[in-house]
Amino acid sequence: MTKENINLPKTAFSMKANLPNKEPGFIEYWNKINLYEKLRKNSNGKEKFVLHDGPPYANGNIHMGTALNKILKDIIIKFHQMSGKDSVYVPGWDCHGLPIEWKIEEQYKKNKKNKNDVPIVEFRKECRDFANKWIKIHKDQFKRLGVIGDWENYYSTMSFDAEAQIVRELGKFLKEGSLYRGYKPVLWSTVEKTALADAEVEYMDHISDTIYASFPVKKTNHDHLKDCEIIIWTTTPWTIPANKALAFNQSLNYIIIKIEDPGVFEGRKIVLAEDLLESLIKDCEIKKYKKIKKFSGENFKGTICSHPFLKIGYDYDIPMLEARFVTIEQGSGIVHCAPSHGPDDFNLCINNGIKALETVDGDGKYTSNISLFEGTHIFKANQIIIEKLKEQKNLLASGKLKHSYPHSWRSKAPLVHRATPQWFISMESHGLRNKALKAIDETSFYPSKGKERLRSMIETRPDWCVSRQRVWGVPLPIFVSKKNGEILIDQKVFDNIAKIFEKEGSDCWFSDDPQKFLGSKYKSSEYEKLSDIVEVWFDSGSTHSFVLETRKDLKWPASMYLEGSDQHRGWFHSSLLQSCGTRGKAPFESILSHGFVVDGKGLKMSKSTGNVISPDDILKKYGADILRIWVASSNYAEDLRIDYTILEQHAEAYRKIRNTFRYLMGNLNDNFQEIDFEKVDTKKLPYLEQYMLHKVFTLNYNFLNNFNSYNFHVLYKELLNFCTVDLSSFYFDIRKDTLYCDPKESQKRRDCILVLNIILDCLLKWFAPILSFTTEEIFKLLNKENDNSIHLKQFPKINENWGSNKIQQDWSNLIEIRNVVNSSIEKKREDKTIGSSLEAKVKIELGKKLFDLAKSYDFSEICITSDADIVLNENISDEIKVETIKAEGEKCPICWKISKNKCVRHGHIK
RNA sequence: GGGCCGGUAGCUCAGUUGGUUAGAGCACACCCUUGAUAAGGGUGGGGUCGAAAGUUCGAGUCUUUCUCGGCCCA
Repeated sequence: MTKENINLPKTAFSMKANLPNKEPGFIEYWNKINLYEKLRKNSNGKEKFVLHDGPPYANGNIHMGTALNKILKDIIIKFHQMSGKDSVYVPGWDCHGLPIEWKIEEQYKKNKKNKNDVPIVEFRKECRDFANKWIKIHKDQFKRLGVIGDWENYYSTMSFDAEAQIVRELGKFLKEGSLYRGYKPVLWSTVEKTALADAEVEYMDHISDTIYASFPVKKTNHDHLKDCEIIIWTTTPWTIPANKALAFNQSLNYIIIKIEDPGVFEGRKIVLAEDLLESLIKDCEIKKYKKIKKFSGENFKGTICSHPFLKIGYDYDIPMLEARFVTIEQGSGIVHCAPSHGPDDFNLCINNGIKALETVDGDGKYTSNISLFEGTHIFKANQIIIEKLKEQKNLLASGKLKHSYPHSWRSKAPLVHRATPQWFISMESHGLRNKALKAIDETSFYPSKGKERLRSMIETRPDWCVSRQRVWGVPLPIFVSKKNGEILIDQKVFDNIAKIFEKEGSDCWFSDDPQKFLGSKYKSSEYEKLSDIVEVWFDSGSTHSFVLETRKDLKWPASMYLEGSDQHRGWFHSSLLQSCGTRGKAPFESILSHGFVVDGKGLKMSKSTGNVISPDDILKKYGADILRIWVASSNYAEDLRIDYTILEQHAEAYRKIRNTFRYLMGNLNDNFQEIDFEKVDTKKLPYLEQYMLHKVFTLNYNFLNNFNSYNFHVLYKELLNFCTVDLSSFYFDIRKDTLYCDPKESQKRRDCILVLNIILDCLLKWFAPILSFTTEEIFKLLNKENDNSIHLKQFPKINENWGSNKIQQDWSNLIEIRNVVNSSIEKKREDKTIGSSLEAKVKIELGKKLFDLAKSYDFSEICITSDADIVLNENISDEIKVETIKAEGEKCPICWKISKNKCVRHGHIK
């Protein structure tokens, strides 16, 4: 008889999610209803929130880091949208640069094609096609994650308008005078024949030749140094011919020793740092020696040495210079300086009036500035130099050293420092560093530690080298006068170049007559056109100018830039400098940075370790909503761990959330009614319902706080706990009786239904930014109208008067009593006296205070027992005493409550 | 090698300015339920707070060293 007489939950919302199969259908739906356009139309005129997309490089499938980044962006965008803003998202791609060039070159190698035979324009076209191909792939991969954005009108750094604007931006630096030609050692790859960006350098172990060489003292103010030889140690013997100076540290102590071992150094006096004596005599196998004199480094001042190759033409003075970078970590405490081959060396020399020369060409061969060795490749020079030093009797020792050394990320070839003409943006000439530091102060950082990280980088960074000797990029729009070497600075020329690029792209720079760019005012025969391109960080650092400033749907500065923490040195950094240089302000109001995705043990993912999980794996096995839960529940301020046990846990939590929705929908029989929160008279509701609305109130309060501080993992946890603790095991469990067994039209049941409607409404909206697919599935089940979406809704506005300290305090006490009752019931269950809690009758003894509170509530309802007596016990205070006995009588076939008399509600039913 | 950040139950995370036996959810174990049922409920076990030393009446919280991991730099 029974089941027809009770109101059991019924819903079309399936328990099984089947996300991998269902989710693509919602993407189609969003596409069909033009969700993005609708969002824009609906929020027209509202305050804008612009999260400016940091462009991923258009190359290769997305990985977990990219997925994390895009999902986090999407979550934040949806939060702002639902909190009443016009939250705009325009995705973009970074397209120029070496990695794509390399891909094309690799293809050439495969097809036995020679890059030099291919016209630059054709090569660049292949690069462009390659980037376009990956943009398409990325776009689908990002959409699959549930990311809503203006996918049709994305931006790219290789679009004609972008290339044109990048030229205009460079023109601003040129005109200001902060973009200058310098001559500095840069990390150079002799294989790729180019300078490398910091990001293109990999440090790997490398075995270097080491030498201890001697530089005879030629002139000195310190008598003891006469007839001595200064010992230097280096891991790059090939730089010896480029030596111009020696560096010492005046705060170190040095020592002169006389070697007494037989051999070429017998009887010679050498100078080294005292602290390095032991390691040096060991390295150089010096067995017998005599200490002659100790002295402070200051005594080196004014000392001039000769080159070890003095007798074979290297007849010039080598001054000893004071430098703090000299340490006693390794070597001899005196450093050999080749200004063309090291930044420290370069700076020290330039400050002492010693210029760097071009000593090595782009291929890695000595130039004519290096006598004896011209044409020799530096990587083959070490042995030759060592032999020559031996010949000249100035080699004290040689050996090998394994150490961390810079390599090209592409060719894996070791790099060298090489002085070349490069183009720089000065950090100081026009106050760029200070402008940037000020802009950092005016920016909000999430987490806050990002501020210091960016600041310390800006404080110490050298001038920005923006030139690259490559072809796939925006040309540096520079003409240099053949007559006097001056840079042509004319706004009209910059405008003209930009105009041409805007119309036909920048390829023509490499193919067309230079006169086209110069216009009629200048003669192309009198100017040299630069063939360098701009480094890609300048491209992406300029996105704010050709995206934020030019698009009407966006705003400048952006509300937020959001990227991985590595971008403190990347995009955050270059965007800040670019914008401060051209506009004096940061292009962002806030920066959110997230950690890196690591495996379950906290180790970085790598192919060789075999711990890589791809977003695609997760999408196939679990679906995007599980991945989105992983993002929302992780603390992005640190590194984010992921493996299958972690995902399994989140999938489990998802099921809990899904079932919470299912229970709500089932009891509403899918007839969701939108409640006007303003009109709810909470005072007329049962105290339990008042408590639940109070819970909704506090949850909403915390929700907004956590959202405003972008604390999603705390926010998500509170939502999940609400589902499990407050709803499933408490409110739902208690109200099952009312929902199932009370008449449909009874006031109590209707009050409960009202609250279920409110909770469903709130939960759906709160979860929408995270569970974008599942909430849409539910929304569509509940709202039959076409073309609508949960993502078009706003967060609920909760009445202030739903919150109450008294309700909180009362229920905290009532629940405490409930917990003690549960423990008591459990004991009887263990000894098999009872099974279900409805088989129990409880007697609750309370002190005066708790008794006064509890006496007016039906504890058989709160504790889901058949009977409950509340008894006053004057002898106890806060203690709660509970006795459980087996309930006696008949079990009502409707509500299953046991009583000796007829069931008070269903007594008439037999 | 240097700088910065981090290490709290199996997992994801809380732990205010140092102050009682360090918390939550999930997972796990056992039990109940079979009217949310490839669901639901109850109870319970589990942490020398990365390690060591120090400051303090008192340290997960402060200091130092070490260790492991991550990012950046060289």
